[in-house]
Amino acid sequence: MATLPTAPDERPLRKDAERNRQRILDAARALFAEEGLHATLDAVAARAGVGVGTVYRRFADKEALIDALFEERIDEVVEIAEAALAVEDPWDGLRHFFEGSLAMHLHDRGLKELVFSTAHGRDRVRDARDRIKPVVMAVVKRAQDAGELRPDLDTTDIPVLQLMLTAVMEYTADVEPDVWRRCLALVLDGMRANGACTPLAPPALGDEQLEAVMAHGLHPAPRR
Amino acid sequence: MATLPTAPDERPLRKDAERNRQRILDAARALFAEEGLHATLDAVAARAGVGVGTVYRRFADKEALIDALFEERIDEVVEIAEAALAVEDPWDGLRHFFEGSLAMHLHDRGLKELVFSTAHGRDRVRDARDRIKPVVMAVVKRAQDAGELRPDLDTTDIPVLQLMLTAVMEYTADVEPDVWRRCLALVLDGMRANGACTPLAPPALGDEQLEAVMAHGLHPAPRR
DNA sequence: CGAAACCGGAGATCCTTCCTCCGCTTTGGT
DNA sequence: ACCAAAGCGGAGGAAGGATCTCCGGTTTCG
Repeated sequence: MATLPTAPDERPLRKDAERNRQRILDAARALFAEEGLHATLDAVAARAGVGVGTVYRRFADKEALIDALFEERIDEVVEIAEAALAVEDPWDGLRHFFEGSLAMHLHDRGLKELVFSTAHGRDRVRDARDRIKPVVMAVVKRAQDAGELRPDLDTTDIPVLQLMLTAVMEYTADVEPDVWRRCLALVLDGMRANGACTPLAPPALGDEQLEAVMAHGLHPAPRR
Repeated sequence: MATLPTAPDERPLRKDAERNRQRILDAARALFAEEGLHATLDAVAARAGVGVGTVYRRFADKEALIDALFEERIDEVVEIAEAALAVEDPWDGLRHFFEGSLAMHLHDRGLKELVFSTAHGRDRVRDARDRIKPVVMAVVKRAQDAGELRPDLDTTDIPVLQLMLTAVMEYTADVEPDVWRRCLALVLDGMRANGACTPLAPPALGDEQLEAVMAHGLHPAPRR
């Protein structure tokens, strides 16, 4: 209960303790990626070849473990967005952004749950979203200015479309992990500016609305 | 323990019993539609203004209640597909099919869970799927023959696309229940046969694979 | 070598959800 | 009007999970 990883570093851990800490982190990373954030810490402990007690001695609770892990992961998402801006062709940049971030979600179920909910680590995730947003806006605007992306698409549509595609992945990953690419190709064709665009019916989500959608821990319980 | 609704009709229920049975059915219909199939029978009972015992006396278990309810609903889905075939313009027919079935899912969360899983009422659902399949195939083929729908789209893609769009609904329904229409419009544009179609990368799902995907069970995330 | 740090994992605690049980009430045939 | 059969409510048992604690025994390292 004393040695929280919150404090910078109070004192080096004993050798065995440090080794176990690392094992736990590795096991958790793998498990959360494979099964999502709802994997139990007991399972993490088992995979790490360690007792549950050891996990709880090192991390105050599940939240803390998740937090420690996803600091790294979340940065990667931001990097993908930035890389997309660096691609010369505006449309290719947009495509790369979708492909890149979706491929990440494919390999990491937990990441999806983190990004599309405020249930866990609200602050860290919110920060990351705030960092990504301007970059994505730039990617979108660039593609629209180049006349490649239909102009009636809003920035707030992007996360919604991604959410949509991760859903396909979630269902199909175990059966045929690549079908989401079919859907992506189709969606991208729909995003392309070509003569015959059906007008996008209701107005796009506002920023706060998007926030609310993402915050959706899903399955609200109490009415009244 | 004697009067199971399994037997066709052994003897009319007492007046109060029949009244309660109806109340239970109504409450369950509403609750499952609003919250999905995971609503508890205790909640159904509460909503019906009845004790849990009464529910269990009338329906062997949750499964039986769901079964009794969705016999009606599932037929509606089939009807929508058939109505789509009746529309003169092939493309409009396809569009109507998407709009109609998706709108249904919007108003009934439980229905989505029933259709996209084999967890509940496997037989009845499977039957319905078998009835819908040829109709959908016809709708698709007609639109392709008319040169309106891109030819590299497979029948098995349709449920996947629907699944994808229901996911959007699931997340956005509480915030802005109509944004899914934006996504649908975009997806439909992507399905349209126009000059610049990006080839659909991996081959479409086979029938058994689709079956496996639908069987997935899956309640996306744990709440909390 | 011995004290402080650490370990394992059984199991206490706390949820939920499904369903049963039984004492009391209502119905409807005579 | 009566009363047996049918029905009713809802407390609470059973089962399943997840989170986290506790403590006797082991390891590390000065």
